[in-house]
Amino acid sequence: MRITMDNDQQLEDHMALISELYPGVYTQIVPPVKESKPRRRRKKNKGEGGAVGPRKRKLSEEQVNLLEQNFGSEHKLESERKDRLASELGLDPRQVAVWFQNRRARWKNKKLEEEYAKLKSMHDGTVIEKCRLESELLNMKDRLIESEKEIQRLLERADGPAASSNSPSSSMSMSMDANMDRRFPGEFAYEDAFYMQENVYNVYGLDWMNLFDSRQ
Amino acid sequence: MRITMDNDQQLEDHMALISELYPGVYTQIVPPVKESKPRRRRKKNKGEGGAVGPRKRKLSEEQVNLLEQNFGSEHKLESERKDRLASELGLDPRQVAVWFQNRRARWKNKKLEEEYAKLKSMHDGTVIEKCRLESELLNMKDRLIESEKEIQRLLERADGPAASSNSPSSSMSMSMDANMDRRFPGEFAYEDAFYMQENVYNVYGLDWMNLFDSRQ
DNA sequence: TCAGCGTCAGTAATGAACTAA
DNA sequence: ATTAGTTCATTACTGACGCTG
Repeated sequence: MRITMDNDQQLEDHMALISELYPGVYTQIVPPVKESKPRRRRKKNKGEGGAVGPRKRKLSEEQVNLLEQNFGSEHKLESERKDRLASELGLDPRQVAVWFQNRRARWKNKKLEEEYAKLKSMHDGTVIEKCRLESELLNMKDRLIESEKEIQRLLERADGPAASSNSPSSSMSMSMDANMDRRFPGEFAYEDAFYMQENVYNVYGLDWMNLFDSRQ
Repeated sequence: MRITMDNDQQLEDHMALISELYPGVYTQIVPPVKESKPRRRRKKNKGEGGAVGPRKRKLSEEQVNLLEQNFGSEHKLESERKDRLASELGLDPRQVAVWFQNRRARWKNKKLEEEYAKLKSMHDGTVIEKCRLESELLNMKDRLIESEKEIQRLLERADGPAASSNSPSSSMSMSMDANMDRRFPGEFAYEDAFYMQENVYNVYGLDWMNLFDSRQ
């Protein structure tokens, strides 16, 4: 039995008592990477907030720079550094903490992508190697069969003189039927090449996953 | 002043309290996994938010259910469906759109993780296969060498009677020096086993990446 | 046990740049 | 060019855990 709540949407109001100390710290119009480009107009407002004053929005470029720099030297954030940074940037310590938190999350995802790409190329390499080995092995097997046949011939030829087999290595000669499933004898038989197809993505590219097709 | 805000539901009230007291009401998307025991209070929203009115986090369970259901059948959202959903859920169409956007992003990340795990286990399998092939190949090579030696022995023994080699398969016998880099003759020599170590993560586990060590 | 702090995963919402119609 | 709809990157917040004193 749920606890009522159905129509929840907890409200907020009556919360306006607390601080409002940061009038215009945010919102530096930063034409960061690109300029020119027509400023896009957004529909603003949206029903809710009504008297929405100082929403969140955008740390300035230098703020981000400093934060980024700090993040680079250490992903963790001890409260000392946090407070120092906060006052240095004119931000709430809370914001600094949040920033680091989000940054870590972002970093993790990025790392994951990198790892994926790395693994993928490694895998591709391994698969190719494996194919090479397979065909080489086939080749070896054929050669071994030929060799064994040759031995048979020689033994038969030398039939009269000595019918007994006393060669030291003869003990290992015929145990190979088990793994002797040689297929056709063509050199470099790549019938296993389908391995290369298992999961063809672009790999090194930008969209090495077709992340927007399958549902669920 | 406030701009519209009509149709929405935000006029909820006193619900904020409930939401705090019964945090488990929402988010059944990820069933807690663990028994939550101690209920702890947190320091409440604090500053910054000041005049921020629209603090209406969390959609209700059924809202999420319906959204999720819709997302399951189709990740894209045409404005028709959007509007329908919006009114059905008592939400702003904008919110529905946002929800879908965020959902797509989340889905993408999840997919990436899945793909990584899949690829990883495939890779592990392939590496093992490759090792097997390598040792088998080594084994083959040794056998082949033995076999060739045997042939030599036989030929030498049959030295007196016929010194010429006329067997049909002799043409292929000695071209193997090239790829005959046999290492020590031990059976199943796994000196290549280091391949298994290339990138040892937990694979199927939860933390198959040590995502929180290296900086940068 | 309990309160406080830091961390994380999951969410909601915003803003910017891009893409078609 | 205007407009609506999208992705991407960000900012912020919530609830749950783990650790520590």
